[in-house]
Amino acid sequence: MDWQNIQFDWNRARAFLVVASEGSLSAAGRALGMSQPTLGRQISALEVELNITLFERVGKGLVLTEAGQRLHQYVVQMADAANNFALVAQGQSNDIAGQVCISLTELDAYFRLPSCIEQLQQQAPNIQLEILVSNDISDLKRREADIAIRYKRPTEHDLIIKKLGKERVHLYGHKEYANAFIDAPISHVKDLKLIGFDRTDGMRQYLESLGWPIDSEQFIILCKNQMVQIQLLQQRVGIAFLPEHVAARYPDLIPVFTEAFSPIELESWLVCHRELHTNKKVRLVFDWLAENFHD
Amino acid sequence: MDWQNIQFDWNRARAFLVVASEGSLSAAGRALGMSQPTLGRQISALEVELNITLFERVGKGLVLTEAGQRLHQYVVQMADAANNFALVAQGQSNDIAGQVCISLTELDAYFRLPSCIEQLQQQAPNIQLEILVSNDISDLKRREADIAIRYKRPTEHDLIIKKLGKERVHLYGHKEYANAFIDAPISHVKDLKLIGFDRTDGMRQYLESLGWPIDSEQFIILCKNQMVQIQLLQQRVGIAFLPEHVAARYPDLIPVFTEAFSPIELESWLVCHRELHTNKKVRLVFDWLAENFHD
DNA sequence: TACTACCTATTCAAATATGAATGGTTAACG
DNA sequence: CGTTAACCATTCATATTTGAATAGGTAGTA
Repeated sequence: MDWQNIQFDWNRARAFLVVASEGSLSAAGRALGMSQPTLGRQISALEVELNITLFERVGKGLVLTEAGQRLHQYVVQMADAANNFALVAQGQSNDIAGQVCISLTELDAYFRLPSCIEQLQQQAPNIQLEILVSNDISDLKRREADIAIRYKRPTEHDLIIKKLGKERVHLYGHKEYANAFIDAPISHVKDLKLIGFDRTDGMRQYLESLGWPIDSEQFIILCKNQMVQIQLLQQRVGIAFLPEHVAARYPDLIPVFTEAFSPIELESWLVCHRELHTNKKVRLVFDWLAENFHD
Repeated sequence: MDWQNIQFDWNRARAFLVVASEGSLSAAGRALGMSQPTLGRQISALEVELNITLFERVGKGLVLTEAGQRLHQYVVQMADAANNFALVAQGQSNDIAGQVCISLTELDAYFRLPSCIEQLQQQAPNIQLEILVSNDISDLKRREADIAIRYKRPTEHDLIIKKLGKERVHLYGHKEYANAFIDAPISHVKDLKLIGFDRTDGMRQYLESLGWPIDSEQFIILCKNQMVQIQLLQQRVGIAFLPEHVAARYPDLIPVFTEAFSPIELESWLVCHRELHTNKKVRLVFDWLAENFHD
């Protein structure tokens, strides 16, 4: 490596960047937490060092010369790298350490989290992640979890809420069982075998609210564990609700009543206690989930 | 733009880079023209600022920690940008100004230089380029040119010489004229109409040295101007030598005697006076040609 | 073991960079 | 035209950064 070309004062490059972007020494000073004379001197020093006039001093503010414009892109690149440096450094920081507990649904914990968790490990190797599989919003209130991913928008005021995405939930069954129901009319609903969550299942209520002729005896199996539900579906036992992204992973599962039933649209929410959000490590995981928790 | 993340001391990032690369504070100090204590303090300060241990102090030298390794790539990116910044700045510098005269062959001046000259204008807008079309090596000695591109390796000692590339020269003619000669045997040479450079043409000498039965009356046209030669070829007047890269631009020109005659291999050389090479602007153009003067 | 050739950390005086204060300039506006 | 609210350059005391010198550690080698 040739160190000749990087021996100039990098802080002056930073000054150049910010002054160019802000348009004045004073504004740059405010943006950077330094004084206007300091920025002015750094710019002057850089101009002397390079023997290039970087800025035209016009009445109010400074404006890039042609040479300055040509050079600007490179300090932008430097700043991009510096920005990433700082971001990653934050994660590596020794005081970003300890446990962070995320509460999420069984399906998210199984299908979505694992694939992107390595990235977080890289970003913040000192954080120990605890995964709490639960649908219960009260996890946060009871401080059993620091962060939760939920599919109902929480109404509490002391929570920080960020919308993550949308997903569609539909009825699925194994193709060998569900073939007859693919485009079936509503009247055929009564022949269905259903897999539900529990006795007070929202599934039944929802279907009844649509005016579907459901008989509670059609629920041949109740099981809160959705992975088990999926296994039952695979065994051609009946049909159940599944998010599209999950069903897509099982080629043998097909949607039913595609004509009569339109998928339920759910929004996913990232939730966190307001005070916890001032906690560095929680904040980092929160921001990281907001950024990276997709399919 | 969020300036929060670039407020750290960029010079410390530079120190981090060089120490990581050199493996010790002392070596980094030498590489960077700073003292070992300074580098040591900058590294320490960065470690405190980020709250990350970047280096493990082992007996002889420093070695990156895991966190340091993760961060290293970003300072490398910063340094790349800084390097480009300095390079371009050198070109923009006010004292890189004035004329630089390049002597090159007609074909290079016509086919190769124009396409890449805009880039040089960007790199060093204050340099005024003079293009001298000539084959004469003595241009440099007479100081008529600062830099020359030649196809014979100069032997003088006071010249700086850098090999640029290779090219192949072959005999070409218009396809409607040269059709019969494509794979013709040597015996057919006597039927050729040739376009040569001048009476003392190396072309004839070269062909004769190969044992080809050339009659000087076959040279129906002599012309030193190669662009005119090309026009004559296009008019189906005869055949002439051309570099492959030039012939490739004229779809109607085809090589002849492809069996009997193997292309002449020429090496191209970038040449410059030794003393001129200490001149900033000449050095810049020289280096730039060495880098960018290809097809 | 002693020698050499590296390295790092610390000290302290000197060099450099910094910010608050100030004065002067420019542009926009009633 | 005068006012206002920006801006830049300069000054000067202060704070920080720097390098030479030095002390002390480590690894390889005869």
